[in-house]
Amino acid sequence: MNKNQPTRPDGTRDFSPEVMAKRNYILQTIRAVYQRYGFLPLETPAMENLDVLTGKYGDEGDQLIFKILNSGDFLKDLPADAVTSMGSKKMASKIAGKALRYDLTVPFARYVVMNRGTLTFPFKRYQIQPVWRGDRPQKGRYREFYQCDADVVGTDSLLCEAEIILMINEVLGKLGVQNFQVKINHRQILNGIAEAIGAMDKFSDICVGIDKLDKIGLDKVMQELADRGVSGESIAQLKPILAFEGNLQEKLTYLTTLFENSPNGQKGLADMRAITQMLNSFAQAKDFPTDLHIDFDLTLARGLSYYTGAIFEVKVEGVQVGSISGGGRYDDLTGAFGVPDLPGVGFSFGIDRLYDALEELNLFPAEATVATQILMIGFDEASFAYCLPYLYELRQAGFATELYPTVEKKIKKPMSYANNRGIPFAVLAGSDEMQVGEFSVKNMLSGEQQRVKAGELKTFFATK
RNA sequence: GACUUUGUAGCUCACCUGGUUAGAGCGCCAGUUUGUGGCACUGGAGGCAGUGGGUUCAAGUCCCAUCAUAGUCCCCA
Repeated sequence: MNKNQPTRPDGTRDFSPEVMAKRNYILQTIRAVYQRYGFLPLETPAMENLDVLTGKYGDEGDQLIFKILNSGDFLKDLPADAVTSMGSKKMASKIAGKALRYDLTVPFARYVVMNRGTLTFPFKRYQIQPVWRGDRPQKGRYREFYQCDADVVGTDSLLCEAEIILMINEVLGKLGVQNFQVKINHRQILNGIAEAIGAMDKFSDICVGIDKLDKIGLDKVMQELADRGVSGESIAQLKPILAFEGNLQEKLTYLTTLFENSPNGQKGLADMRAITQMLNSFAQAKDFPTDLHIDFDLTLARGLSYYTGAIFEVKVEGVQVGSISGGGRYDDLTGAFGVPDLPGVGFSFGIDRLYDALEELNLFPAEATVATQILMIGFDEASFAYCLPYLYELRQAGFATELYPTVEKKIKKPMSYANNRGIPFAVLAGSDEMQVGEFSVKNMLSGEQQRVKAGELKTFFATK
């Protein structure tokens, strides 16, 4: 093995042309839907000032932020004994003033705060960019990965929630995904449950616990909750709630009685009803899908984080990948930057997982991968030059066309090139063709070859 | 932060309990075909076995360290 073989950092990937074609297909689909719902594109820099990011993701999150060493002599303002006197955390802030973004939400919040004077609210933006996290890579988890966020800030209208459900359906519909579930729940319903079982003080523990339900099973969740100090009585009451089966209506009815004394829970139920009512009105439209794949899931919790209202997660059935999309409503996007009371709601597609799901379901269309359509080949210097004007014209006519860039003694070389690249047509020119102003056009798939007048190349390919 | 897996040709991998010049398939190059790819056949190039130590008469094979790798836990997308 070559001792100097270069490598990539752990947890990063190269995207080959074949993979990029498929990724772009996904991205274009998502982008088109976002835009049709009135979301505007936004990009923010890969790096942010470190203090913008720290403290927003908890202690664990802070450790996973990639910090960028100051340029120049980054040690010059540090005391000689800095390593022992300051500790790594304080020292990091002295020698690294910038860091790679950890998600798209915090940079977005920063952007909103900086531009709050000029933005028109409600502000709807989408943002598709990579983010970086310094944790151990695992299956489907990378240190550099893309997020595709769409958020609305500056309104608490539940229309946003309803539209998110529609957007998810449209994206997956266009991508050809048939079997999926848009799981939806509400933080205040979870709140109400905690209240109803008399464990309000353990609310966040309960959320973290039941979030793992589908992963580790009911018994282990119960065990974990006990370990986290939830009383046995509360756990006993929680069990039938999590196990409750029924459709959306039945669940709402069940919870209504459960939440008799829980204002939080009642607010959550009211939101859920409003969202479903709006979707029912949408359904009056012609050609509206008969099924929005909604699954009101009381066990959906989405970890801790900043969600305060409705929460979403999307699962594709029949594939190994976890959830491919998630999101929710938050009361206060920008509070950490000194601008309180700016509510919003957003969601995000995990395109790496979406990619895996489409691959597994074999849903990528063949067109997503084609590249060059025509390869021109000149046998000698004169015919090479003879090709050039037609190369230009074929491209102008919209055909992805290349001329093999060198004159080869053996024609085998450019022919293999066409073959390996999967280029369907070879256009050959030598002295014979030049003399009569023609080209030999070879169909690389069938092997057929025919003469075509030079001036008729464009129309010839237009029918192919 | 903890643990585990793997590291041999450009790629995917063999080499059984340590024993001569480390193999295969694919790919690459050349030829059979001096203006025609795929298919077939023939030939060829390409390796100090991740790196550094140790044990041994002898190490790709055993031991230690180190680096890389991808997976599990935590957490998250």
